Amino acid sequence: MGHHHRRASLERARVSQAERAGAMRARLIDATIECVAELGYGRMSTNDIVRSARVSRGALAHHFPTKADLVSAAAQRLLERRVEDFRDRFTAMAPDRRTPAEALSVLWSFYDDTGGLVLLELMVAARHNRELAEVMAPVPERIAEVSADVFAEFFPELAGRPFLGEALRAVHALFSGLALNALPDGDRSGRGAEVRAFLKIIVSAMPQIVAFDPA
Amino acid sequence: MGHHHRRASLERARVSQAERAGAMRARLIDATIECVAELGYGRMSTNDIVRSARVSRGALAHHFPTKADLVSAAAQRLLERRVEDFRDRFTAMAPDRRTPAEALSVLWSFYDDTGGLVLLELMVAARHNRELAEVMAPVPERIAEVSADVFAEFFPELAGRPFLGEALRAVHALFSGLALNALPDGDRSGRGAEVRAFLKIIVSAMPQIVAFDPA
DNA sequence: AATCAAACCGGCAGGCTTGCCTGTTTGTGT
DNA sequence: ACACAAACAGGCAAGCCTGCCGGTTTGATT
Repeated sequence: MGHHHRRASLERARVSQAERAGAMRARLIDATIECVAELGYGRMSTNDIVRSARVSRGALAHHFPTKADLVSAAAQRLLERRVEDFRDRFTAMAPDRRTPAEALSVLWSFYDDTGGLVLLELMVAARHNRELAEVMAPVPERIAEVSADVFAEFFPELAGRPFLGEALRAVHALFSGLALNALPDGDRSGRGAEVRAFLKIIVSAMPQIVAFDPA
Repeated sequence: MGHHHRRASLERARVSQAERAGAMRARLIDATIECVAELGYGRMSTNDIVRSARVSRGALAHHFPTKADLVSAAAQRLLERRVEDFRDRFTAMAPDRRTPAEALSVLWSFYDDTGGLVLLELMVAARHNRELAEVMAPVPERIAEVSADVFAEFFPELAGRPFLGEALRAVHALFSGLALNALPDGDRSGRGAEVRAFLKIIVSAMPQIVAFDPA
């Protein structure tokens, strides 16, 4: 046989420590997000996470000494991923469908999906988790910011308007609330149609809003 | 001494069973709401509740066999109380301050306070608690309904408008979302002022909204 | 007065959770 | 080749939570 510290006949690729650690952290973080989505923050245990990630308990402890560390990291990661997807899905829109109404519709799809759900749970959970709170506190601001950027880029006629940012902060709040309202009944009562109706109204009132003069 | 089954010299008033049971249930429910507010739904245990209510564990088990029963009852009670307070605080407004803007401001105060917080937690918790979900599902509808009634009563010029209900459903969602956003940082960043700014915008856009024509 | 049922008490058992701890493998520097 | 540190495995202990149970008090019934 070859020398012991190097390849045997059927060896697995030699992986650097940084890679191993990174992959492990990623698996744990992804599993955490998945567990929050499926079980909810409150019912999710570290056992559920290691089971879902198919990882040992020790690995978890090694990379994330405490549960709060893990959840905070997961929240951070989710937010980043979300911001990326955000821009991607906007820029992926067919040019001829790039109306404000369509843009808002795309924006809404981010509140309707699993990630939005997880974000909701984490916002509430943050109230009793200082570490998590520090991650979640800037979220509304950040999202409004990013969407305002994208809107300004796609609809130059809105670019300069001072109240665009405020309007999109309001839209974020509105969508969060709508998602929240849909939680108990899992959107059985055709909330989608209602939201689309709201979108029309918002769009129709948008000129009024971005032109708003506080004086 | 008098007969054993009736008054001694320093007796406590004889209380009917229905009264006792009712009082006990009320204490437990109130303690539950308080605990959700202080500890959050996830961290609240039945032990916390009986401690807060200064009641024995057995009493809890007797009146609410399972934790879900108790929480559902608490949610129900909170909603009822909230609807009452709602109408009260509206009708208590000085007649000369009865503007839509002020009305919305009063409405907002219900999302800003402890009860609103608890409702938020329960909405999220309802996702994994069928019993609670059945209580929480109608909440948004109910609140929008009540506020629409009050608005129609106070501002007759809005009464007939078909989109008043929709608008107030949207307002409910918006306020819920704003309250949610304030959770992580406990409203350190002067969210109150922001909300007041939003209110002005909403009011200015309101005519546009209630007059909205989907055609 | 005697009987019954509801209200209430306090503790126990089983299960689960988290953080830690010891041991083993794998990569890295010399 | 060797020594060292990081990565990983799996189990253990202390603590808590929930639901239940037998026993006691108190109101209702006849």
